[in-house]
Amino acid sequence: MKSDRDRSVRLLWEPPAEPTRGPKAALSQSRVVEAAIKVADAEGVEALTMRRVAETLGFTTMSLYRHVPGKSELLDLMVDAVWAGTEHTPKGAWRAGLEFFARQVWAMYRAHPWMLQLTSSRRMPGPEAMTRQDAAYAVVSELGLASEEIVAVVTAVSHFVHGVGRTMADRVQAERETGVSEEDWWNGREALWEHFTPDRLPMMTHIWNSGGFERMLDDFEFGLARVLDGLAAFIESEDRPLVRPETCL
Amino acid sequence: MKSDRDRSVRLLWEPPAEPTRGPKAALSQSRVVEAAIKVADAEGVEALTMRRVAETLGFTTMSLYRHVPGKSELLDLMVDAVWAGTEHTPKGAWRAGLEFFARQVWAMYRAHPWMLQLTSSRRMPGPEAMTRQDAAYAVVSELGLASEEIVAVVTAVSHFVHGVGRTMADRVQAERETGVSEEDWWNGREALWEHFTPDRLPMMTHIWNSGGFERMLDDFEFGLARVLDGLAAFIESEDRPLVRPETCL
DNA sequence: TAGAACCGTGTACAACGTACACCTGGTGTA
DNA sequence: TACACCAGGTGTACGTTGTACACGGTTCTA
Repeated sequence: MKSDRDRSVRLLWEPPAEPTRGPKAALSQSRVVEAAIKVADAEGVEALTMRRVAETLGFTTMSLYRHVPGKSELLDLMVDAVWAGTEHTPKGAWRAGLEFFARQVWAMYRAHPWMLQLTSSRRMPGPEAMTRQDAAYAVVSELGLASEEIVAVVTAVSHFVHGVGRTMADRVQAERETGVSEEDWWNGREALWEHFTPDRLPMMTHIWNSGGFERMLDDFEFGLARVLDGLAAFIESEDRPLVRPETCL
Repeated sequence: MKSDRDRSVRLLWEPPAEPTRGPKAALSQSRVVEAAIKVADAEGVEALTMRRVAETLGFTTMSLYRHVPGKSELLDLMVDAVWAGTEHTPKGAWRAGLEFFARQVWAMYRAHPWMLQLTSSRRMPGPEAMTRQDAAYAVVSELGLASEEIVAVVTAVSHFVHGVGRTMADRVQAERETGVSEEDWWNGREALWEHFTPDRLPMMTHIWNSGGFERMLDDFEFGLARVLDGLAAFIESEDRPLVRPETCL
């Protein structure tokens, strides 16, 4: 599971030419990556083993290593392949743009919840991911913000989507593993609810009794609107610290 | 690694009495949990193996299973033990209260980054975590919001802190694993930077050149202020959908 | 046509959680 | 006091993981 990260860079940013010698390859890197994505989609990242990927392709485990240096690099490639399936944020109004970006990322996480489990701060970013990131920066670049503020604004949105996404991904994973829906599972935890008494947890029992856990608002929609409102207040405020070394664009 | 969740409930909410028969136990559940937390703090959750915990305690691996049913339950106990070390949100103004809550959770995540890797939607909540959650709900309960809105407001803050936290936790983990700081590591990725050209990534190179990635704002402080601003706009708005079946308190 | 380059296979190893059988030491009951 | 029983701690063993390594077959180049 060790990984030479510069090898990942070459893998992602400088796809190698096809070899001229040797037998025709029955397998290819893209087929391996696609198969791995399918496995992760259907069975979760914890079921994503080299053996399992090879099995779905009808090859032996070790044959994968002819096309992918190791599992870590395979994960890098999967992540960038999924990013490739998202749309770039179009130029335009900052708020519409950030909302577009957030919804693209959200849709991506919903389609491939395992993406959220593959975010390490050292995972090598690929070109597809980076161009999307660049477009997101671009949409807030004409507001007279300092460049570190541009970064902070986009990052705030990302952190929020990331947070909601993880909760969603955890639920999806748990539902697949147990075969029981979130609601059914928690409803079955009578041994737990016995301890939810008004003296110990007054607010939770009150919210429960008034149905607040049944009529839940959409976490993503509610939160996104609040985050964008908060950013609007920041962007439109006049007393924003004006000590900005340079404005961007 | 399988787990009987009702057993976890009993473990967390109904700590068993000490047995009267048999030899005096040299080990205890709390010692196992404490040792496990120390291992996770120092070496990360990926180094948290039953063998490693036993080793630090000077016992054999299997001795742990006399005090803890399995690894999954040990994780449940670790999580609740860490929550026990945080302060309850005091009653008072909603904004100060939510900020207090966010900072408590943030401090907890900073001290124990592995907590963020143990959040599954089916992980059994313990009494310590739940009373903190209850106090957070309480602080927004006197604003005339519907109970599902109370949940949504607290959840929005949680998602944000969770998102920032994961990024931080990933960085801490990577720094421990590689022994190289985030900054040094990325600075060493020259093979990657070669591909960051203005034609491919115009905004990123511009932000880079104007120092926007060096003078980064504090993600937590910046984002928290925006989220609270956004929630304030929601709470104080007059045209908030008034079709609220019941208000809370 | 010889040889190099490349593809796919099979075997093997260390680390993981933990089931199971075992011995040992202490307590409650007869 | 005798003894049955129960709980604590140990040692062994199994299945699963990623992947190193050696091998044999295939196809293009010199």
